[in-house]
Amino acid sequence: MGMTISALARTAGVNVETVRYYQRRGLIDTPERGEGIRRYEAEDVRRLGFIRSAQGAGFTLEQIGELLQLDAGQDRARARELAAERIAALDLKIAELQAARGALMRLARQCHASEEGPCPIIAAFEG
Amino acid sequence: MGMTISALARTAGVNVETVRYYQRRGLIDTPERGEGIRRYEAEDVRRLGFIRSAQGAGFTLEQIGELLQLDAGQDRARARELAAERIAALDLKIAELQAARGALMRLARQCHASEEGPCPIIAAFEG
DNA sequence: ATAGGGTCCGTACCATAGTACGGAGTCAAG
DNA sequence: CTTGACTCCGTACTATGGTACGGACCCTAT
Repeated sequence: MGMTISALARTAGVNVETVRYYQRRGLIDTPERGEGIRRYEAEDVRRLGFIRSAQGAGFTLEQIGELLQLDAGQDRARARELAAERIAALDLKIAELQAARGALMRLARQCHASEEGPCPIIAAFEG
Repeated sequence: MGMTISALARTAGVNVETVRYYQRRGLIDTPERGEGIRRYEAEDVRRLGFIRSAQGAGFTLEQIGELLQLDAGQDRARARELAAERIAALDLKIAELQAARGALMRLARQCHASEEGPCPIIAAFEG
């Protein structure tokens, strides 16, 4: 007869409050009460898993909501569009982080090399 | 006799309110009023530039505040420590984003390949 | 039948990084 | 000497993604 909300949360690895929050945001639905209490199925665990994975790919909850709509509507063109947008954004972000990483590495090396004068890590950002 | 706050903001490319916010957070100081109004120097522009750059490297404003303290205190060991931490965090994040990117690319290709059945982009996350 | 634990739900609160607002003061030009 | 633009400052609000709280209800075991 399905899981309680806390079993669902435990299984999916999220907080009970997070489940409720997603319900409020319309990302997962709120089943009818069966004998006083709402019961959840494996499908709900999958949904929570989907949300986690999509978040990992950098989608916001709002975009995830859209993806879930598309799932129902079978709008594959739009799904591809969202994926392409996300890939472009990821490319930008990755390049940015790699640049930052390179800069920090260089600076840390310089900082190690000489123990006097202004710290190059700090000085470097003052441009 | 120095810039007004709006000249400072314009020069540094931030919002006036952001300058005030940084003052409240103690990241930049609040000069005494000279004839009624506070005036800012090139040094303040550099500081704002520092904050922007450090944010670009993923430091939070709190960490940036610490870096600015270190700047005064010349604590290079701690600066290196912060840099090392940040590099490790960047590595994690970069790997994560690259994984997400790879996954999305594969899925978009699959989604293009067949126009029927469930959209693989959405199906894929349901694991 | 009553104690405990879990559920339900609304509302409030958290962090982060700002942005906006409103009233009072100030400054420079006309 | 007034108008208009800008400054100062405190406070409130925004977005994002949750987390926490408190009272009412419900379920199960003793």
